[in-house]
Amino acid sequence: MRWSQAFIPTLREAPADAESASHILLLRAGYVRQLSAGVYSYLLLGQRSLLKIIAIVREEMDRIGQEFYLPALHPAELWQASGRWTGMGDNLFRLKDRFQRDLCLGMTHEENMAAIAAGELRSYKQLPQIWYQIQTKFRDEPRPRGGLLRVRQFIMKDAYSFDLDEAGLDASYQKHHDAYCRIFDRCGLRYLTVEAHSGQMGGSQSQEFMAVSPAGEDWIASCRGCGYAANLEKAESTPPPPAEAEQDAAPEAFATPGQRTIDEVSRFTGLPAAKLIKSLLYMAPAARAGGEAEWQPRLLLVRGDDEVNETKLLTLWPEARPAHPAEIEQYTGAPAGSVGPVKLRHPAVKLYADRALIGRRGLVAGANREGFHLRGLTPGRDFQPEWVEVRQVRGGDACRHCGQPLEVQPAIEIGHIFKLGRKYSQSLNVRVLDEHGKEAVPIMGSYGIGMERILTAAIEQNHDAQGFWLPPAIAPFQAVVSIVNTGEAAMLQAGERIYAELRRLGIDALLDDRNERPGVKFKDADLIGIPWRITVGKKIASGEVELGKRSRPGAETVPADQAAADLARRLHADG
RNA sequence: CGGGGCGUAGCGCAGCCUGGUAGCGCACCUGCCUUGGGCGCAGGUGGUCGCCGGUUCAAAUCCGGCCGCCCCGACCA
Repeated sequence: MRWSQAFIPTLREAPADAESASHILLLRAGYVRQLSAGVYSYLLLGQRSLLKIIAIVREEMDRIGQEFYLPALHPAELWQASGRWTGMGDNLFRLKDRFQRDLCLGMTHEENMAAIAAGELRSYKQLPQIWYQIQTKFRDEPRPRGGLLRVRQFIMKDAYSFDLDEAGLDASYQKHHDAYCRIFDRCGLRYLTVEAHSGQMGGSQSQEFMAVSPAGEDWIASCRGCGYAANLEKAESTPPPPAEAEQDAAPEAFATPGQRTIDEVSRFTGLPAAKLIKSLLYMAPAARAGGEAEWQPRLLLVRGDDEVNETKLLTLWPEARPAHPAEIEQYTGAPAGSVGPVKLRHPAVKLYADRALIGRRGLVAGANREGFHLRGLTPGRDFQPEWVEVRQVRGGDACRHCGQPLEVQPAIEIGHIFKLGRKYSQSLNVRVLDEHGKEAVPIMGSYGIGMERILTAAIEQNHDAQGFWLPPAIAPFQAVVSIVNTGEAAMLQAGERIYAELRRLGIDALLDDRNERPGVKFKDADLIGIPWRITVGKKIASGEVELGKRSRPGAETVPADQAAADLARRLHADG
């Protein structure tokens, strides 16, 4: 394509409302324009890049499954069948048709796919099935952000597997895992596969594909020693032991007037936060014989310098909430800040403690009396908690599997694979006859990749002050041919020749034939994400041009008539 | 939804406190000039000052309401 004919609206300055590198650069490079919060138009470059990403995803998915195309517009009944019409809450875009019938825009397609399966699958002989689509998804995000990172409309590859039994599901899951690795490898991303929290989707196993980036919204813990990696929502570790040996001592109350937070008590007592116990009262629903839920007070103890991970907590105690101030007084006898595990006012309070407190001695906690704390506390001797795992893993914690220190870093979720179970096949009535002629409910898996997130992550991982460079496989053009001065016949002709040769070799090239000053062309070329550049300048007098890789400074001089073939070889060799 | 910020030309911003002529840089158009890192000179085009209402002789500016966008948090397969 000729730049003089192309619509590539580059911006010299960053738009005021863009913050992250990818957001700024997508706008500056003319890839996208924003229509409203979390809704973007993809222009020439953005669309070309996404089409290349989609092509890779399609190729790899076709190796393991079959492509469908399902509606984005769904009747409410479909979502009511699975319970997600109400369960999904405000994240689901809802609308009404002219007859006031309820509809929604699909955010995923488990129901839709299961409905097709329910209507058509009859026999175990038809299994396994892997069905996928590449479709626009809609989510009414409470806060869209970061350019294309979290949006309300985006393109997703979503796949669904149907198997007769767990072993079949394991195989389908593994196929997706392998396909995803091939996809992200081909897209040139630096990523990790991590154990993930299954969330409301339920299911037995799930993994996320995470592109490491400071712009990421998720945090992952990973171990260089053994390869263990997990989302912080699920990660486990062994915290470093306390610095000094701890002594047994008898519990003893002491006054701590006005000292409420861990920080305050730590400063007041001169003890490190690790010697304190943080005591948090939660209310959690416990099933009762009558079916009615009973709200139970539960005191959760964690190390003073630890944080509770909300996701872990809610996995342990679904629907639990922090107790209100009145409840805290009622059950413990003290306001928040003086609460502890010993001498609780109300016998109904159940005690739980994070495993990081196992084996600790001589600790300090609230005395359940306003303005007083207890020292000399030893878990297991002075109180008997049930041990749980709720603390947030921190960088430097020891790996559970090999003891090496864990690294904690932010990452962008680019893919997620799930063993779903039978929730959707059950509720949408998917039934097949097994080999014994008995009715069986197939077991499902669900697997997603966010197309825009691949582009976003690639930019976040490959940029500098001047712009960015995409891996050639997903760049809108693999190379740009910059003609320094189109007014010079020799340069113009050489540029045209190289451009034609590149096209003949099957290389997507952009010919910068604009009547602009060299500085403008170079700045633009550096900005817009094209990985290779051939510069046709004054060296053409001796039959030479320059070949430069955007990710590296500098360029080398090559014979003009070799330049295209040279580039083709390099693209083939190392991208 | 809570906290913070912003809304003035296509983009980036000043002007608002202290009411009275809407301004700067870039971009864009014309001409000349220039061609290895966003040239130079000259002349131009372009703005319902987010919207509605109020105060006032007079509102970008003061007051009230609303809308939109961004950031932090909450939320989030």
